[in-house]
Parts: sequence; C-alpha cells; structure tokens
Amino acid sequence: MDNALLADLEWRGLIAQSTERKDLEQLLAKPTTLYLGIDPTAPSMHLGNLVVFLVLRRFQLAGHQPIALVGGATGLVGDPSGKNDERILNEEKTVSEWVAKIKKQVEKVLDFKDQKAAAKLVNNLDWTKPVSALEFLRDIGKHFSVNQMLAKDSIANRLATVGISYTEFSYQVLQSFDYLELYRRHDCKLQIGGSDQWGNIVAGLDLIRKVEGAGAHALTVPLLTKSDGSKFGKTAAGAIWLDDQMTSAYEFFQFWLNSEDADLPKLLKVFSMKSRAEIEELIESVKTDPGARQAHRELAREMTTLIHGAVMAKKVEEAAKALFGQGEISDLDLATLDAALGQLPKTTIKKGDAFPSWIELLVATGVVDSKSAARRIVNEGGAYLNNKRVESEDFTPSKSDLLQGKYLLLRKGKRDLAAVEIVG
RNA sequence: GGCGGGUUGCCCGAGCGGCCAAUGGGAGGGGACUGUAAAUCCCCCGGCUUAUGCCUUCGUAGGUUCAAAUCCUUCACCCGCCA
Repeated sequence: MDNALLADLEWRGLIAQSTERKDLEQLLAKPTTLYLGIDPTAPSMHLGNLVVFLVLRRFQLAGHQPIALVGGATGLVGDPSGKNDERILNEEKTVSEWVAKIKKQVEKVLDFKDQKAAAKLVNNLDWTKPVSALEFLRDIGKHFSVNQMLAKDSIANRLATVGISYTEFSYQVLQSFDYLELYRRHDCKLQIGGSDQWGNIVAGLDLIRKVEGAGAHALTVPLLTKSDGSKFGKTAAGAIWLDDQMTSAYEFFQFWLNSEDADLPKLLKVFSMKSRAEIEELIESVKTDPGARQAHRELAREMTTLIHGAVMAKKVEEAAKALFGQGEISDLDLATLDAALGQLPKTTIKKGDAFPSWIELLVATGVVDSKSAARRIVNEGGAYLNNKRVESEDFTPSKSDLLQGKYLLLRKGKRDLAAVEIVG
C-alpha cells in the first residue's frame, strides 16, 4: 500500500530518516496524531524551524492531527544535539516570554479551527514542572541505559571534544518523557523533527516501548542547504526570522525574491504548499524564462502571505515594484512613496533642521556601519541618492533633493535601501 | 606528574624587536556584465572630526626596551610526546 502523503514528502526531499516505512504507511492509512517540538532558544522561529513546521502542516492537510509542542521545560535545559558547546542557560522569565512569541508564530502555520483535525498547542513545562526530581529519576530515569545514552552521536561528539554537563546530558530523557506524555494523553504515535533530533526521538520510542509496551514512530526532515552546500536561510545580516521586528516583511519578501536560481527547485519543494504539478511548472519557468523570475515571485508571495498576511505581502511586493521599477523615482506620487518607503529602515529629520551630510545619513540609516565604511562605499561608487549615484564625500543633500518634499531614498549597492523622512 | 608546542583581525592562517592595522586564502562589501540571479573580472575590507595624524586590536596580567604580535614572567585554555 502506498501512501500519498509519504510519497509527496519523499518527492520534496523532506524525509531524512524514519522508522520502518511499512509500519508508517499503515499508521498513516488512518487519521493519526503526531507531534513536533521546538525549544524557545530565541524570541522567534527562523526559516530552518519553519521547514519542519510546514511538514507538520502537510500532515494536517492530509487529515492528521498535529500537536505543536513548545519546550518551556526543555528550553530551560538546552539540547546538545548539533551543538559544539555547552549552552548558556537562559532565564526562566526570558524563556517563558519566548514561548509566548513562538506560540503566536505556530498559530500562523497550523490550522487550529479545522473541524476534524484542529491543531493543538502544548507546553512541556505543564507536565514536567510538577514532577519531582525523585519521581523523575525513579519513574523515567530507570528506563534509560547510560551506555546507550553515551552512544548517541550528539553526546559522543561532545565527550570527545569539550565535554558536557549533566544538565544537557539529561536532555534526551526529558524529550523522551514528552513523547511518552503525548502518547498517553493524546495517543500520539508519531514524532517528527529535524534530522538532528533523530537520537532524541528514538530515545522516546524506546521509552514508550518499555513503559507502555507499544510501538511509536519517528520521521526526520533533512537539514536544508543551499545549492553550494552552505547553510540555508542565512544572509550576511544573519538568520531570516519570522518575527517582523527581527526581519521586516520587506526583507523577508526580498530574501525569497533574491534567491539563487539554482536553489529554486529545492525551495519550492520544501516551502511551497503548491501541488507537484504547479511546482514543476514553476521550475520549468526558471529554465525557460529566468529573467521573469516568476518562480521567485510566486514563492516570495506565498511565504510572505503565510507569515505576514496577505495585506502586508501585497504592500511589500508593491513597495519593491515601485522602488526597483524602471520608472523615475521622482515620478512616484506621495501615496506610493509613503507605502513603499514605509517598508524600509528609516530615519527622520525634523523639518527646518539642517540636513546631515551624505556620509552621516548613510550611517544614520544603518545602510553602512561606520563613517569609514560610508566613505569607502561612496568612493567605490556604490552609494545612491534617489537612485542616482553620488560620488562625492562632501555632498550634503538639500531641500531640492526631497521626493515629494518629504523623503530621501538612500541606496547602497544594488538592493540595500533605506529612507530618510522629514517630519514636522 | 614530566617534557615540548600552541593561543593572531568574522573564519583559516603567516609574521617572531622597528619598514605591522599586521602576508595569503575564505567569508563579506562595492563596481562592471546581467535579471534586484549565478559564474567571471576589477576594487575594498578595524575605528575616528581624511589626518605624511590619532585611537583600539595579535589568549590574560605584568615587565624589559627609545620601540614588542614579536623578548621575559604570571595566569587560563588547547595540542603532542613520555610516565
């Protein structure tokens, strides 16, 4: 018996490892409950986290019930998987704030109103906190063999290098406990996660087998890389976050739009909810008419809509269109400018105040980091005011440079934009 | 425990008393070419009131010297070899 969902995931390259395929197919023949956990190690999810959550969404769309677990407990301990160093523990208060933020992001990706398979959101702090250390050691710890724990890659690597604290060493036990709890409470029989989670997930399977005498399942998603093998989802400025305070909707949209052609097939398969046929058509378009960048656009639109909403997606797309359009920037009307420049990083000047120098403006808007860098860029011919190159360090903009009497548009290089607004 | 080697800018890695803000490579940035792509070529790449000027940087803390990333000592961490 073949399973359409698994076949689709496979085609998309979203399966790294799983428990016995036959058993998994059998399990998924009927609606089942599965879970995915994320630890609050930052105030927001980034694209890497999103990949796996989108897989959870795919399960939901196929009729299965998703549980998103936010690790209010495990986030306090620190997962050694894939980490070369011991982590610095975050404050309890910080972690609980992050939990709240991440919950909101999860709500964008999963459907919590679905009649048949509404998503659930749980926090492992709820069942972990009440358990005493003694109970935990006797009831859960007893089922773990230290020998097996030591054999796990994540642990072995750390033992061979910088060592590991007892705290992080215990992480897999906590995560296993989560799986057991969800199995008991919600009959959850499948856990998915990033490929670095395989060891932790399997530890949970063992625990369920020992305690409940039941078989549960695991499926992991490969780590996403770019066509050149480098880490995906990072730019020079850092990771791409889902939080619009950390990565603005405009930047988010631009990220997809600027993706390399060679990455498009992979990106579409991994991120887009479009059908295989639609995706194949888009991939074809990259080959036949690369200049149109239709696939980039569609993907940027789809992802921005998912994370920032349709209204914002439209706004930032139009902003990009206006700012990168062929037309003369000074021809744009005030409404368009307001909308477009509103999406950019911005500084303000009080009406009547003297204009700062060109160099100072570049620094003030954050387009460059320092005055030296600003001078460098200007001398290299990489600084533009209102889309016109300005090569003089001594230049100071004046009233006549204002667009619609209100804005200056600064640009570094080809696509690094910022705005200066005159405020009354 | 003993002996020896190491710790350099975002990363790797030269330098071993002045010519060192420090060779080279990678990453990153700008330009040209394009499609707000990739590849390629050229240029840049600590900061400052642009200055044959100043400040901060070569694990930590002191010292020697007119002058130290370079020499001496302290401490910390890493890595070899012998116990």
